Amino acid sequence: MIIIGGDAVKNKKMKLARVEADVSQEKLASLVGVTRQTINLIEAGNYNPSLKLCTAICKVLNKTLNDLFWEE
Amino acid sequence: MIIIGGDAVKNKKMKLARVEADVSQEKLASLVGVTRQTINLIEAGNYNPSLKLCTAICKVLNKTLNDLFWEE
DNA sequence: ACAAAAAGTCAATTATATATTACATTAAGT
DNA sequence: ACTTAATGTAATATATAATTGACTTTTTGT
Repeated sequence: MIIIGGDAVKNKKMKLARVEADVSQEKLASLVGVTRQTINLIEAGNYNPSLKLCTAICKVLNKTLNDLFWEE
Repeated sequence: MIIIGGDAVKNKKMKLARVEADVSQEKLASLVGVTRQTINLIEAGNYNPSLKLCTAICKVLNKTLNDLFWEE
């Protein structure tokens, strides 16, 4: 069974893209130059990352801002 | 003569969208709940706004994140 | 069942986005 | 030329994003 975004996960798009790219939170973190906790917090929601960080994450995961961070 | 983005302006897309929407920096600022200076700094570049603020600006100007904040 | 890796989370600190106040400059209207 | 609105900046203060370190829980593989 695979469940993504059961309860606490709020940025499902980003988590999905990361899992699809087969990269761990820790690896993504090091690739974009932040801490694992920061990635974790972004995926868990309750967070307001900077544009620079959002952009870096998008580029690593081959997505755009709209793909991962635009709602509606 | 009309010039947008002569030298200091780095986020030309955002400034253009704002001018096209015929809204001043001050009005945009109040609409998204920040200070005029913050809007000014974002347009001038050298700035790393939060995702929340970027999103708010986009919605006020009827644009998406990619429209205003995505490069290439 | 066990071990290892990945993920979730907390408290305390540091870095930085944003606010505040204030002043100078440029554009627009009369 | 004058007046006013809009814009460009700067210094200091405050709120919060992000770090650090540590610990617990969940997944994954053997």
